[in-house]
Amino acid sequence: MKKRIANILALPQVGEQLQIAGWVRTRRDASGFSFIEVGDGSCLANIQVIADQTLANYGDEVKKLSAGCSVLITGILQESPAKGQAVELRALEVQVLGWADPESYPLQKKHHSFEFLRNISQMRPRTNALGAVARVRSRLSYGVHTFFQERGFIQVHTPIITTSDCEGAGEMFQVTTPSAAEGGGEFFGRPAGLTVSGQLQAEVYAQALGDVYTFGPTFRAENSNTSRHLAEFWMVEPEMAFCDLPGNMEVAEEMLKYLLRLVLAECREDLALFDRFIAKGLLAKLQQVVEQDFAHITYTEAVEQLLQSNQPFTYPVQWGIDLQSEHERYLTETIYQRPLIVTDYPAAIKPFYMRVSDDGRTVAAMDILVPGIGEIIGGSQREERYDVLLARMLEAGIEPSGYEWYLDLRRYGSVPHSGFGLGFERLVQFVTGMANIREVIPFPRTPGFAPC
RNA sequence: UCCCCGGUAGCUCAGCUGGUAGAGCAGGUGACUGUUAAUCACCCUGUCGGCGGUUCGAAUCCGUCCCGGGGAGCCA
Repeated sequence: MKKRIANILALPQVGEQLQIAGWVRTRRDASGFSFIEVGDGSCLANIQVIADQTLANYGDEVKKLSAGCSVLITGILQESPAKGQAVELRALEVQVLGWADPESYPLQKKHHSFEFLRNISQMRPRTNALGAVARVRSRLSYGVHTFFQERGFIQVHTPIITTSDCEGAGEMFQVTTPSAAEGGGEFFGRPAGLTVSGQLQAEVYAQALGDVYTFGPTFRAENSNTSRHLAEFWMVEPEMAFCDLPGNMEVAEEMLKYLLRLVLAECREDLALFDRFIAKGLLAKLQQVVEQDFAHITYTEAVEQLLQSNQPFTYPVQWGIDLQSEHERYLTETIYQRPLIVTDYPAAIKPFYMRVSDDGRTVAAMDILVPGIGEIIGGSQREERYDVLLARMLEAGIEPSGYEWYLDLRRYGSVPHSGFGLGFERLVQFVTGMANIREVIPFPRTPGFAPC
């Protein structure tokens, strides 16, 4: 019976005959037999196969196996007499499915830089670290769905192509066809682009179904070259009707803790790899985040604390400025040393859809900052009052005619509602400790880089 | 996009103030071995990122472009 290595190692049954299919990591020869380490991606660990000279193809094939070859092996699971593994597979048959020329196969049994691996994105998931990232990412993605589904949220597939810009979310990629552009027209009859956020459309469904979420790809045509930005990334955006800012923050904190608890319980082996080689102390840090309450301060308090700190910031602090990276880092990494929720930002620096507070100068916004990453979540209570929303749009120089559909939500049965956006890759970065965001998405797209 | 740093063998890097290149690993061959980043011996490997300039002579100095890294801006 063909089995995944993860399943074999989770519940080893010595004496069982079984079949594995995977890729050779390395081969070591002893007298009369060879050790073949095979991995199949189901887990970090490989299984050690003992292939001896009684195999029909031992001399012709087995002794020529090298890293990257694909094999189908039938054998009997036995206790391993040596240290390093509890069980091993004594091969009865080794079938080579695909060879990998050792002269040109790019992966070696040694450390490779992530920069190098990025240039062979077709091979890099075969490495320990990138394979582990893929498994953790998958588990987190599934966890996002279970978190919301368990709470009765409805998933909404918001459009990838849109004609509405979500203000403050950055530049849009344009979408048209060569023939439409040639004729001076637009395929959709008006300028269209790839979505920068599903929020506005999610609001539509929230005001029909209550609690909804969207989780999909998002695109930003910014010329950003940093370890925290991608031109194509995935975003989790819940939108909740009859929900105010405190309720919004509660869901956000609960969601982050749920997801961390999930991977701490189910991705232990992979996280241990990151803890050991990528970010020392990672497991302790994640555990701490799960156990502590997030710190809460208002923007105004944050400004006061930054002013009192007497730190020589490059950007001087003053009420009304947007908090810079150095400020956010100082708050979450030095003062609080844990996740921090900053609320009630000045209205002037936030988008039109955020709800204006009674003081008239702040909005019901919240950002969650985490050590090492900075902003991981941004959200707000949305402006539900038609007049206020319209005034804010005009103030921001937005032509309301393109947003009649959005204004309709405030004309007909408008309700208080809130939501937030979580940068999924930043979550994966936080959980894995990977320094560069390009390593936590299978095929990163950045300015000048999209090889396949 | 801005600032700083870098680009040398398949990979990771060394190469001082200019004198036309090295190490480890990988790969090949052989030996040895219940091995596990195996060990030992021998062998192979280069448009020194591209273009232009200075110089008798450039991996090394200058200019420029491309690419990467760190930081910043924009944001998630």
